[in-house]
Amino acid sequence: MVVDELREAELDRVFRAFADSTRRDIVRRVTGDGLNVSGLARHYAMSFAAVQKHVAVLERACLVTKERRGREQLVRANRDGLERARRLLEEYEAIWRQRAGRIADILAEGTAQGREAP
Amino acid sequence: MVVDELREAELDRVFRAFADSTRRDIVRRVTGDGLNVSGLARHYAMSFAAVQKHVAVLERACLVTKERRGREQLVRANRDGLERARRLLEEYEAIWRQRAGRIADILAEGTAQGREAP
DNA sequence: GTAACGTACAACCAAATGGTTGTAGATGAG
DNA sequence: CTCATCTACAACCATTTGGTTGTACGTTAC
Repeated sequence: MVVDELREAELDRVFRAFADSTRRDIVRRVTGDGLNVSGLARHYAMSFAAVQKHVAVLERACLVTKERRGREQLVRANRDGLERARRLLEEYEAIWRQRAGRIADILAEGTAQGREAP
Repeated sequence: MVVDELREAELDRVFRAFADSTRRDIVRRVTGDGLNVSGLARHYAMSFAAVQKHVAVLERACLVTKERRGREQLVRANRDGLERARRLLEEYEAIWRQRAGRIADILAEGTAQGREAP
């Protein structure tokens, strides 16, 4: 199986973006109606610039989008990003199930043919 | 809603652990049979110590477990960790669906009562 | 017993991260 | 027009991260 570098880098960005409680909170806050950056910044005990950076990280990971609204910038959650991340984790669980299943099969075979104690 | 600091820190660790392609690969490799640390290290173009550190990060995030086997240390994937992370993402999607649904309702109301163009 | 193996851990380094302040450019309100 | 607001971005700083090498210690094989 060839490693898909692009996809890997994308996943790095998505998980990294989620690895910060402020950013997770931002995603929650901008889900639905959306908010401008200042509106977001008011909720956190940090500078406007810091919030701006967090939004930039989320944007690079395609978890939110920014849209100009006059002098404001409307930040909104991007559902596709969330879904992609979730699917990846489901994939890992699928691998787990598959391998765990294979082992169960092997054990079952062994039992059926009395190989567990030669 | 009170912020659950413990849980937040836990999520930080889980997502951070996943935010590295080597670590994601390690999780795949130790799903099922498990592998000792040297066995893992052979697959990567980096030092044994580096792989050891990656395993430590995964262990702190409860995504893998280590188990002594004589002089070796068997690394195995911990399904619970994976499942927890996936559920969290599903939760975010649920928030999305809920709010998106509410908006859809509001829009529907508006249309029904002719509020969209006063 | 000794040599080879598998692991643990410390010390170090470059680069990335998460925060700050400060400056400057657009846009909207009065 | 002028002023307040919203945003963008650079420069800086402390800490964390992801990697290295080197050393030490328990276990297994011969």
